[in-house]
Amino acid sequence: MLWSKAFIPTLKEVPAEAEMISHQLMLRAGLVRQLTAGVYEYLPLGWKVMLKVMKIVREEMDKAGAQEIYLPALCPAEIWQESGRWESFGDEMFRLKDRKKREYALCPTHEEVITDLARAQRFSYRDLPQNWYQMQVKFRDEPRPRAGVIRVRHFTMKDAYSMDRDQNGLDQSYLSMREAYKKIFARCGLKYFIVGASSGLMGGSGSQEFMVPSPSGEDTCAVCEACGYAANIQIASSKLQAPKYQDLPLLEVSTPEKRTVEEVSQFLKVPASQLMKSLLYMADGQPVFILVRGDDEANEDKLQKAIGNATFRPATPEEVLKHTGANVGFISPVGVKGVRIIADHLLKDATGLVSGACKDHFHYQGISVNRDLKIDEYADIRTIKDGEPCPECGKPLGLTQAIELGHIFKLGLKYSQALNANFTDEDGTQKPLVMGSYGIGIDRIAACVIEQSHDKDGIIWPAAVAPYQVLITLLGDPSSEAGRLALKIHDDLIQAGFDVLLDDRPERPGFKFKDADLTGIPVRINVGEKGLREGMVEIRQRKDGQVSKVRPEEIKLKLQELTAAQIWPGR
RNA sequence: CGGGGUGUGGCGCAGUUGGUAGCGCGCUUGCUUUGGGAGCAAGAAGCCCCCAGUUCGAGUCUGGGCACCCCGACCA
Repeated sequence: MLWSKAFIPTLKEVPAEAEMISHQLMLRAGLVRQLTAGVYEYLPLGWKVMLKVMKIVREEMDKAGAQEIYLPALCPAEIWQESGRWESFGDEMFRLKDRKKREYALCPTHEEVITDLARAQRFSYRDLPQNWYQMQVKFRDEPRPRAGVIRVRHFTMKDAYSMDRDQNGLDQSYLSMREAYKKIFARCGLKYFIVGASSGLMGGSGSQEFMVPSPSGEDTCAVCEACGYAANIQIASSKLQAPKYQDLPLLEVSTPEKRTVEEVSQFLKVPASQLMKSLLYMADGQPVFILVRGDDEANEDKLQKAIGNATFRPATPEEVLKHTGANVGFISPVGVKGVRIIADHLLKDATGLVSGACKDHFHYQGISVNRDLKIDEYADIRTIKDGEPCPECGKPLGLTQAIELGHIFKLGLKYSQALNANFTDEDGTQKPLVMGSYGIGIDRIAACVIEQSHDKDGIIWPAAVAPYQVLITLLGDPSSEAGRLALKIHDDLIQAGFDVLLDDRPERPGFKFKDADLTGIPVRINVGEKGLREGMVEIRQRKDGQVSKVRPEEIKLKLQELTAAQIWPGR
């Protein structure tokens, strides 16, 4: 490819809207352009990177025995209604009507479509397992797109779905996907880690996420350096012990205008951990008290699990008043009848606590959980904090921000039961397929590679996902001796199977060098009069600036030498 | 959805007490230059986000909308 003919709109200045480095560099290097909030156009260089990533994903998925398919993005509402996600996906899902007023979704994921496809097939156990994948656009109406290509409303995902005969089969399918994912991320040159995760809207029995550490990551993960425990904060637990307080008789005290934990603990001169935070939630229309220690935060992902399948939300101030007789800031389950109570494990057997008196401007002191309350169940519903003891080994946990690149789920029977996707087992009975679902954000891989591999001058592509492997920078006129040589090298290298870009633009050397560094192509060959006087060209590596001078006929050899040290796209 | 910010040539920005728009980069042409974003000269390019209002006159003031960005809420 000749740069003079290419559409690579590099930018000298940083566009105002870009905050994250990967976002800035993707714009400046001419990889992408934004069309509207959360919707990006991939320009030639950016799309080449996407194709490289997809090639790696495809190779590893195929090696793992998965089969590539291609499903529609447009999908009738009915199958989403069957699974129940027409409701539960909520505003996150783009919806539209056709001319006959029939309802459709633009798919945010494809479990329903896959399950529908699988049920029509009426599999025998002999056909299982199956694993189908696709790389395709997904739509999500994100409330707030951000961070360039990281959180968007229109993105490319690799999603795979396994169908097995039983749990054991699912475990194996899941493991093989996990291994494939490790290879994919390693080949992309990414440093990543795996955490236990919440299944959220997807449902199912277990899931893990592939994470890339980044200060701008949207997920928080707890990681134990000592034993390797790693979990998304959504599910992370710890061995933290609650402090004990003296058991005292129940006492109502006046706490005028003291509503928050901070206000009450200061006013009564007790530590926040001695308070009991009483939160009222509504689960399927019924009130539920959620109790955690005053210095803890309730964790909604854990709450969802504790509450069960119900849809739940914090109660409104009006509902709080209705069910407790007091306003927010002065409530607790003490003395309230007929409301389900879920308490955090750390409150078990606790005594001497402070919480609301269900009377405005009053709190109780000396609450004893066993004496004054009837707790319906104890569960882990608190969010852990940095430095708490690891649940496995007791060493301190560290919290890290991270970007989610991949998520693998054991779905189990959720979709096959809902949509009646059965197979005939050996004994002739109909059984639901045991399913798994496995996603990778392709756009995010590209962004995360840049996030992890750049310097002040621009991107430093790992060879495996670089848009071009070699950039020839011509210093001089195309009609000069150097120009003819540069073109010959370009043609020869393409012949030899390299992906080559020749910068033949009539620009000054400095200008071209800056663009070369910005776009981050791993190897640059400088061809100019200066070198040619000694009969040499320069080969320079983007990652460390290392330069070697070689004769033109030695270029291929030198590139192969560099090749051996890196992973080049296979051919 | 709450809070904050910004909308002015392709990009980054300035625009005073209201008087009809400017700078840098980029782009075009010419000359000179040519190993880390060159110099000079001449050009082209703007419904000043939209709609109403105030005013003799609005990029600027008032009201209402919209878009985009950031923080939070939310989020396979």
